[in-house]
Amino acid sequence: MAREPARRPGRPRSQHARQAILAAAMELATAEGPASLHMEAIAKRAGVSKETLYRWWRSKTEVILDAMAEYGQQAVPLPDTGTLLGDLGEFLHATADSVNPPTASVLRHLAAAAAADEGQALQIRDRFLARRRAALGELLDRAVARGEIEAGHAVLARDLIYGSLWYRLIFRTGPVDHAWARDVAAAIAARSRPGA
Amino acid sequence: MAREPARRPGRPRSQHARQAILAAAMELATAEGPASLHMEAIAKRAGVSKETLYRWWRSKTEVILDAMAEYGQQAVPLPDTGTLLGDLGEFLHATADSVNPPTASVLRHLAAAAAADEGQALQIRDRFLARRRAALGELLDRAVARGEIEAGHAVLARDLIYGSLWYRLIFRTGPVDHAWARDVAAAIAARSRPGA
Amino acid sequence: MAREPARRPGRPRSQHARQAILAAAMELATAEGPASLHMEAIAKRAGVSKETLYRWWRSKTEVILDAMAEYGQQAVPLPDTGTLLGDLGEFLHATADSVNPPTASVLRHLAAAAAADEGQALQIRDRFLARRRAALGELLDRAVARGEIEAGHAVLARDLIYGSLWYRLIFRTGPVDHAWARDVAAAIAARSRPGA
Amino acid sequence: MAREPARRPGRPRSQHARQAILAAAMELATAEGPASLHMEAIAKRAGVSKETLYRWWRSKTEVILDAMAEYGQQAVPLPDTGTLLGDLGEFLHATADSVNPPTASVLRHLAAAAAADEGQALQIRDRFLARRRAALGELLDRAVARGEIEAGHAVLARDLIYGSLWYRLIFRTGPVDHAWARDVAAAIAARSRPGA
DNA sequence: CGGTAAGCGAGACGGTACGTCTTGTCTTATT
DNA sequence: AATAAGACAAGACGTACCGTCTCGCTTACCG
Repeated sequence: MAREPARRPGRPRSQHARQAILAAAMELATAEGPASLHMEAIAKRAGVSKETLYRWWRSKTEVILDAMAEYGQQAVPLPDTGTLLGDLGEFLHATADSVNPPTASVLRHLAAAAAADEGQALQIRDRFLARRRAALGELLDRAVARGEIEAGHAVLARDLIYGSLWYRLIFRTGPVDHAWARDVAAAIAARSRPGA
Repeated sequence: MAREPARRPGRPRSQHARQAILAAAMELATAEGPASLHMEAIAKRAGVSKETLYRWWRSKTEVILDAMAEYGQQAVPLPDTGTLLGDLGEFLHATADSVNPPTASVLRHLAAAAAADEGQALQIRDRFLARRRAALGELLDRAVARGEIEAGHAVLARDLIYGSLWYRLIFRTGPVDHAWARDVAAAIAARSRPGA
Repeated sequence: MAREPARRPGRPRSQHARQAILAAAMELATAEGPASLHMEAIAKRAGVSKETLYRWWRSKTEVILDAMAEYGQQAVPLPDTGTLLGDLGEFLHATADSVNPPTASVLRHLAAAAAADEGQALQIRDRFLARRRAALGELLDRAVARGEIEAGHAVLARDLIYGSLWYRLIFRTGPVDHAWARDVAAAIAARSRPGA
Repeated sequence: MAREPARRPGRPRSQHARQAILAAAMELATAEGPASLHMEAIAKRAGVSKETLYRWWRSKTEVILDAMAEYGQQAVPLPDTGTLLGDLGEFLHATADSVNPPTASVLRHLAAAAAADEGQALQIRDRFLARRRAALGELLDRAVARGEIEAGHAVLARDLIYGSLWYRLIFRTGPVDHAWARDVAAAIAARSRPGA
């Protein structure tokens, strides 16, 4: 028996406005200066009133998070090659691919918001990072199950891997490319006991 | 014959103002909200005019960098235990100690600035991160020299180690404490060939 | 032959909503700040949707005018003492009584609306002021008929009398009380030729 | 010994900005709709930041009052014809002349502000009306001194005279023209005892 | 007694002014 | 020349009210 969504009274929320806002946010986040991403600019570009914007999102971080959930759906696939090195290699390869310049721009916005405000940090951690950490966790858990690495190492590995990614993104200490993916995979998987 | 530094004409720069500004910046960076750190607030708390502030520093990031150079001189010592695991363990132990709450607050300011603006990212990387990366590099180079790890791994290790530190700081995915220091040291040194 | 009002199809207008709106408008007009009287506030207090409000009244001035017609029916009686001084004295005495603080608040709302917008000024003049001007005109016309004053003076007298009332109301140059009523009556009637 | 105005430290207030603001306010008050006179519009037209506007004036009423003090200096002269009728006639004649359409527009702004807010009413009364009331009071006092009218009547007369002016302005019950001036002068002076 | 049509509540929407805030520059007199 | 004091232009902030709109529900009548 289908449970209809219990239509609330009043004018329904405009999906058109919602889409326009998320699209505008992505465009602005991607665009030139990071200072060009204001609530006011989002509203203007989306052809929407500030009232509507603030009604549904309290901060630009929330808008970006929703926009990433909507548009950044480049689901990194979960490889299953049978070895941690193989799995990690493929996973990070795809991850590096997904960090193209526009996306990198958006990610830096998120990092800036997280660094500046604990509340937003938690939002970003739980609504954005969590999914990716979970995917990576899956690979590592399999390796643990196979006896390739220890459980404790698996937990830390996520911070090491994603940490190096964000570190390079934020401080420009190096590119997040295929070389990065290969080397990180090797470094993490090196602990494995191939013969075990 | 000593050549005095060619005393420039006019009123000399006030060292008192400089000190007051750096101190005010540290206090504000440490204090409550991250929003309380403005150029205006720094000037007010230092009892200095904004003019003076802008004359010598172009952004609050520069002020913070100078302030860290002045006050954050808790030089992490370079241990020499003979093994990478030992060296890393001590080094990261001391590093974790230096990331106390007030310092963490300042570091997050820097991360926010770096994420928001490429120019400031480069400044921070070259004026602040570089020194710490160099210290860590020293340890790793010694390990390379001893044949404990390969040179390529040593380069990446810095991003893995500091990446995990900043990642936890920014996104609050976990504490930067002694457990972190021990685990990271173990993870990085694990690749070493003890018997080699 | 009574012509019934040709009952229109559809749901008839809610008299309950109408009453609630007018009552809410009076309460708000009377209440604390003059800024508390918005269409939105009226709708909220009346438990009515803005749609309903705007369907029947185009502006808050129209609402107030209707509310005054409904509630402000403290009809100032038309005295007939035989002399202009006597008539005016009684009339203005009653008028002053009717200008109690809550009413004064409503009147100031009307004045503000009239001053700010010509269209509303005309509405207020024709729907609100006209009745009172007519009542006063009646007294004066009688005096003209008795030869106490000239016709030209009678016309101007209405502006002088009501002008002084509104002037005091708006600019707080003095109270609208019994002393005002007595003095104005005396000043206007002074021109009369008692013996004529 | 001249006491110099004790130059305050810091950048002196920009007289250019002040003039531009007052001029912009007059132009906007005069212009089309009364809704076009906002703080934001004044700032924009004056080429001034809102900050500057709010630094020196808390409300648009204060701006208008200053603008009228600056530009509306059409000093109505104090005639001295020897009789109240003569004096009043000339004074009100000049007064009616000064109430040209642009000025009328500004006056209605003041009336709307006064009616809507007691604080502003008092400001307007004391900073704007007072001067004109004083001028009129002078004429009437002379008439009292000559025995033409009684002192009590003189006080009320100001409310009657200016009241009828504002009443006509606000509610559009009639023009403020030479006929008005003549009739009001006659009505007020009629009480006088010419032979006394 | 079921269809038709307007009224109504709820509340989202685009628009726009509000008054505040921070930025980075400037203009003074003083040191 | 550097300073303090502080005014200035610029423009984003988040809030509030405006008047309009789009729903689903209600309340009458009329056939």
